[in-house]
Amino acid sequence: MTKNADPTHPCGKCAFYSDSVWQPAEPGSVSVLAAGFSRQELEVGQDLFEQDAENRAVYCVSRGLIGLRTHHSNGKSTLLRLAYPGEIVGFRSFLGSGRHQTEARALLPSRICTVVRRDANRIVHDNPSVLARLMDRCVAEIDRSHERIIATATTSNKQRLSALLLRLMGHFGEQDGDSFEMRLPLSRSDLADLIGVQPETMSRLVKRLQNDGNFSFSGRGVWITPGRLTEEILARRS
Amino acid sequence: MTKNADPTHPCGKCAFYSDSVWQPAEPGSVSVLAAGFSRQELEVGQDLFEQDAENRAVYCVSRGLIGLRTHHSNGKSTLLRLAYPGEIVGFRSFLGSGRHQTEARALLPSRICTVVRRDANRIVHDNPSVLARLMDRCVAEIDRSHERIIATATTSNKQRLSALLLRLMGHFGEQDGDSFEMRLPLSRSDLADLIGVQPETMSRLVKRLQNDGNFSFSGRGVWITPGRLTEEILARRS
DNA sequence: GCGCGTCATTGTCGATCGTCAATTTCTGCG
DNA sequence: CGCAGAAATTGACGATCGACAATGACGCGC
Repeated sequence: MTKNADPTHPCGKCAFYSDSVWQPAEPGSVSVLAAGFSRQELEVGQDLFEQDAENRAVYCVSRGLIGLRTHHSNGKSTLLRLAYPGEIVGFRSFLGSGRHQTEARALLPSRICTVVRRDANRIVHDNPSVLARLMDRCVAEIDRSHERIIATATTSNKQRLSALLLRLMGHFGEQDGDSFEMRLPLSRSDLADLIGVQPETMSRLVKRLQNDGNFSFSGRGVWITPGRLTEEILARRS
Repeated sequence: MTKNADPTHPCGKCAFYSDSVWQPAEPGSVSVLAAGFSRQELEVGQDLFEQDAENRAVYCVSRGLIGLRTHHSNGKSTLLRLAYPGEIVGFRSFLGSGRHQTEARALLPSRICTVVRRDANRIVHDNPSVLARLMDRCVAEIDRSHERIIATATTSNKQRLSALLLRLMGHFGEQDGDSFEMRLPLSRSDLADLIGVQPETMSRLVKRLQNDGNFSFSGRGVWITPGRLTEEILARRS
């Protein structure tokens, strides 16, 4: 086991985790946590996999934040999804036969629990419950996309940005007395992608949100909230 | 076998179909097409299942058009997805454990191939390839949602409406000399839902599209295209 | 410390959208 | 045939957005 690792759990919150799958490896083994599981640490900006690459494994975000981005043929790109701790990445191309349709890159220092494709196939074969969990995740992704489609059509950009910031704050914000603060791991363009607007519009949205008084942004990437929305954030902490 | 049914195929284009699954039933049996398969016909407006109902089966659209609609708590509703012939409906709540999150209603007279839940479980258990196909479908739904999210953010409403109409025309349009025509099975509100705008905006979009000369709408629900986009439509015919 | 490139902001403009409301058209039914 | 209700259209308005361009701030390497 790796030093300081939780002996009862290979990679923190992990949708792949199953009692029947995971047994503690013998002491001394470092990267292989259990049969089929390995762990890796990613620096900010490091790729987990590239777009169009063949699927080699299924990944679970143990710590940090992974951004899924698709590059279009015209040279532009869109940040499609954020994978928070506990979420699975790469299941789309694992379940469907194929290549990654997105690039996965660490937006924060991240710990990833990896199950290479062959092991994943074996695990899934031996443990139907793991497959069920994978499919649940797949279904959840559909639900999430549908919610996003509905939200795009029915709520204002300001509301959607507000919701996104609160979600991020729930995961990565640090409480400081009555308020929260965090380093925003996303550029303005990234934020713009996630709610479906142009970067310039995002700048203006940020300003308007700040004028409303619920958020305050200082410099690039760093921002603070006065206590108004504290309860909202705490409610998002699980 | 049912009279006039294609003996080589239980329900026309059907993603559930598999050589190893389907054997012709004995002559005389009407609704049961093969082990686990049955068929039903839906009139326009008839429900395949209701929102919040428990999943009882997986369905495949053999003919016609099914609309998936979610009702929100505020009394409004949104048409989320159109299921064209060959597509599977109900897989979300079948794979995930749960209830339907949408209502499924026939928008055209439709033929549905039904596999009740227990049979579907057995079929999936005996035929991993069928499960694989189901998961493929699930993954495809994710892809489609992602495309829609990207399209909403990057293309104009006019473009998206145009694309939607061409898709419908490819499925249901009837060629008339150099042009196509069809009875539009969707109300203006439905169209508005599908591209994420308000009904009033849809009215204006329709008018603008008509002024551009590629489409012409007559009365409610009926519309015709002059030959300009004929090739586009033919390309969509598979 | 300087320069360069990227990112962010700001300004301006026209186009489009959402909303409210009024009007017209359509459809089903008696 | 006429009526009533729903759907569709149209008008008007303010708010917002996307596009383009210019400016400003920041980070990074030399």
